[in-house]
Amino acid sequence: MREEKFRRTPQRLAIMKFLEGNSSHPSAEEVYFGLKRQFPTLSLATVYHTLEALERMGKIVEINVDSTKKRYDPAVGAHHHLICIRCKKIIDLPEKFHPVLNEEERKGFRILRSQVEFYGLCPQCQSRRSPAQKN
Amino acid sequence: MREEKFRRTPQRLAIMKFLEGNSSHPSAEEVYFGLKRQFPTLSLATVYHTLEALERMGKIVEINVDSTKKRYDPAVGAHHHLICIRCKKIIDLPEKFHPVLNEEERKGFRILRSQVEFYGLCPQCQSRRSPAQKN
DNA sequence: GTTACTGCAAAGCTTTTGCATCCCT
DNA sequence: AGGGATGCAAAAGCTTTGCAGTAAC
Repeated sequence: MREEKFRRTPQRLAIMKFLEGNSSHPSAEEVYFGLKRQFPTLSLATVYHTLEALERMGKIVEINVDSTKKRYDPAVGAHHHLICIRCKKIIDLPEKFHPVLNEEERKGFRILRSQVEFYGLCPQCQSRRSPAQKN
Repeated sequence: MREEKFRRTPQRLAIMKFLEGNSSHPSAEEVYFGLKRQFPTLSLATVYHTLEALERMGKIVEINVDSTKKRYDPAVGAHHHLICIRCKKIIDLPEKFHPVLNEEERKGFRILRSQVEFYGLCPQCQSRRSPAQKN
């Protein structure tokens, strides 16, 4: 139950600033390349360590949508997602639905949060024959 | 738009039988070890190839919940999930909610399906101090 | 007889880890 | 001064791919 120590190093401040208000749901690699220019010594290992720490502190949440890589969302409040199954673009939707399970449906689980996900094709991917981007 | 050729080999029939009605949402490795005993020559590569083919044919769907590995669901119809954030157990819930987005909320997407996910702790993980299982 | 499938090994990616050095507090 | 953080390289997982042999159709 001990509080976590968290040093505000230049790298971490840069990562936090990069994520703040960022709605692109970036992966670790995207955070890394997004900061690499202004921060040439930054290492991917540090990005991974920092993302993990921020997640433990509840500042960001991991999103499981792209099975090839983890993505992170700085919006930790309840909201929903609109996901393109092709390019893996993720768009935030305001919390509009509040699904609830009754006692029986809960199967003994302690529910912590719920989320609605809409899967489909974004405008760009609807009018595109070419193979999906790697994103 | 050409039809996919699909040969019904013994390996594939075994994998399909293993998945049929299976609600454990297995990973490729779980399918592999689940059949390895009765099918000693089966290879993991074949399991991966077959799962990919079954997915292309719409017989199974990939579930993105466990960020460390892909998992598959033979229930392709609309339904929801109850997910333990600790042991990554996934329980199917009947389709009870039918969230819909209006024109404006759709942001130009063509919606194909939606899904509600409930995250929480399963009965076993509520009463357990030890670190989460690898599942 | 074709051609898709199998299985092995190797390669590819993302993520994690060991460790010496560094530097925030 | 002390302990957490950094960054490099190596390792670990999961998944994909190349290829020769095999078998379904």
